[in-house]
Amino acid sequence: MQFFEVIKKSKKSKARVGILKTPHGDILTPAFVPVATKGTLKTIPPKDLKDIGTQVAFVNTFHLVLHPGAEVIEKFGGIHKYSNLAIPLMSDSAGFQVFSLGRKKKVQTKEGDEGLLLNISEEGVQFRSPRDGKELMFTPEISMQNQEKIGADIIMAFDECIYYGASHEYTKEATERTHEWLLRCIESRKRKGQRLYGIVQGGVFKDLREESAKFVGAQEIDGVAIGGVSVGETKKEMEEQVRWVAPHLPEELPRHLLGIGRIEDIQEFVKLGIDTFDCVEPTRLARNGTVFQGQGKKFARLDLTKSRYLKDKHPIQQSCACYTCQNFSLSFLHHLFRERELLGYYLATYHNLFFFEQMFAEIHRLIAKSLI
RNA sequence: GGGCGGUUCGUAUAGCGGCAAUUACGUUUGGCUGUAAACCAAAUGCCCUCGGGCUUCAGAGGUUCGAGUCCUCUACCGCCCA
Repeated sequence: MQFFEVIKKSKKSKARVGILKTPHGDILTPAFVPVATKGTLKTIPPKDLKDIGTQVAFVNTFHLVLHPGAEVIEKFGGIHKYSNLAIPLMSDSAGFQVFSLGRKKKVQTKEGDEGLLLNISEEGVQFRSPRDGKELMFTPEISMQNQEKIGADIIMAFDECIYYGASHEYTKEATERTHEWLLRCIESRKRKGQRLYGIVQGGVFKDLREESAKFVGAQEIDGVAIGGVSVGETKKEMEEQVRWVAPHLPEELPRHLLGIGRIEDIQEFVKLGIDTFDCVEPTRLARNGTVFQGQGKKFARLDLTKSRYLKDKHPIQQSCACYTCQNFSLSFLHHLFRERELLGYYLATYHNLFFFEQMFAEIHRLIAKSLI
């Protein structure tokens, strides 16, 4: 069975509409991949996903290994059954947590405070559990084993997400390490049926990004993910990085952009031929009280906690067909957030996810008509 | 009538001679891009050239270099004994 098929290409840009075929269903791309780190899309019960239109979600190996453990999930027959998620799933490799937790978080030990990241070597990464301080080891082989036990449809190679500000020298070294790790990921896989994405790094350097794109694209993989973006660089730098990489990726492979994101970013990167995007943006913002409103390039963020909504009888968006907008006023949503009522987090998340799906549906139409 | 205890910045509190004064909540503003995020940060007496200036802890008086803090009286609130 062919994994990815491009069904329409825009004449105006590199944008394309495609289908990703997985054992748990097809994904029409470009697609948004909401983040369900610990096997749950925070606040949203799986039975709602159909109505929202969510096609696929992203789970995290790092968090799931820490709890409940990959073995537990395996015993339950994989993450789909364990979490009762009937949609295609992608799993992250744990590479990002080494970056995001390793650099800023500290843990107390006998020797005093130390970062969670203990060591990165050719072999892999030594890390301290942010849960209990226990020492952990992540290698390409361990990541693959864990991801096979978790059992997502699409898995990510173990990579090193390079911090912003790294020198050319360090970035080169780390990118080459990620390449070596990719080969080991491919080598060590045992399970069939899962699709593996290699990850492009290269930091903020054009030569390294291009080299990485060519290297990763040439391997025996099912898709390519672009990593190491939105790690502190400017918007311009982020865009450049994707621009450098995209032209060097094989046309026939699906392209995932890790960690992006913002509505305006998605609208831009779709034109470079990016097929899938995972990001916490709609779900986290919702839980922090921010909801989206508008259409196309004209959109706004509403902060539901603002007192100006206290007496507002309107829904978030009149034209929105989602459960939240069909049934609840801004005033009530404001009230729920001010009182920290649980329903508020659910309703806001529901709307934001629905909003994103509507936006992607619009993107499909625009690509089909070569309007973007 | 007697005996205690209390009255502090929107609210609830801390404070036991050097204080514009603690903490929590509230309020306001900012932030959130492969989720240790239903979270985090800042501001919250007035003025300000950001160094400082001014006016504050129920009210009035007093002791002291210095009082939210100690003393006296008054007002109000609470509990107990009559």
